[in-house]
Amino acid sequence: MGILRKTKSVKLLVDEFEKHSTAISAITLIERLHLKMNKTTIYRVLDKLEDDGFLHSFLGKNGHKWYAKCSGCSSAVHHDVHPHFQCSDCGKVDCLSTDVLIPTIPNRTVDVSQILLQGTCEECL
Amino acid sequence: MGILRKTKSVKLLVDEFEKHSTAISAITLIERLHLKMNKTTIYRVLDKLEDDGFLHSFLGKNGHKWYAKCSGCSSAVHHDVHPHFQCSDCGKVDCLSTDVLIPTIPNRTVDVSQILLQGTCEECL
DNA sequence: CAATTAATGCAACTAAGTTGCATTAATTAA
DNA sequence: TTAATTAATGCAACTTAGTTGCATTAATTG
Repeated sequence: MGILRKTKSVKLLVDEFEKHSTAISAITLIERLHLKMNKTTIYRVLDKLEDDGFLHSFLGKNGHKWYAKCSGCSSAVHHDVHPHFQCSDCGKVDCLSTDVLIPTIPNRTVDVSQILLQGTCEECL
Repeated sequence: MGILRKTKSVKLLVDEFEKHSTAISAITLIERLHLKMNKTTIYRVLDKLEDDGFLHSFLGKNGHKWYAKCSGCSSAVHHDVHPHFQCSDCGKVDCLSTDVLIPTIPNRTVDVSQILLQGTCEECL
């Protein structure tokens, strides 16, 4: 079940993703918004925004949760099978539109792929 | 700094990786060996075995740490840029020898790539 | 505007992984 | 073989991302 009511918390979180184009970690959102809303609420709203297809989530280099705006996703289908790039220097994460070809693996079906590339971003080079 | 002394703990952990060919999570190793050694020791020995190039580590679907035997790695160079496959059904993880071509990303350098494919393994199909 | 119930805040919890420190045991040199 | 050295271990306490239960608040609906 996704979001049913347009609350202050929902608006605050949606705003964060509207004004930044990069991905944002749950931890960063807690740092930014902890005076305005509880961390439990942050986790719960993020979860619902993902259900709604507004955000997609993935794990960064430490296994921590990151979220980014979806483009072309719905609650039915998540087209979030794109790689993410995390800068080892500044920690920033971007969604990459570049396609990575997943080879077919013998005797196995592949449903999801998590691809995290790490290196140095444009600004840190 | 890697391993200097061949202790009972080192032998127990090396044995686990010698007798299984799949990857093993730190959590699983703690479950299996907690009567024989402390979890702190398990984490520390795994860390050293990785330094030595005997194991490589990566994150599974929940962001938990997994380890697998390296083939052709040394403490100097880790040739562990291969994808891993985790079965969504039984949770088992395998190293894939299949190469995944990482495209060059404009204005960025890529040093490391974490690729985790999820689906159903041969036995669970 | 009142009733309904989704959403929130709070405190307490869970669990993976880490740290500090006293103790133990593998190694080395005598 | 033994004593000295110090790497490795065990233990307890800690850190921190994320979760849960429950009482309270506030968005929506009629």
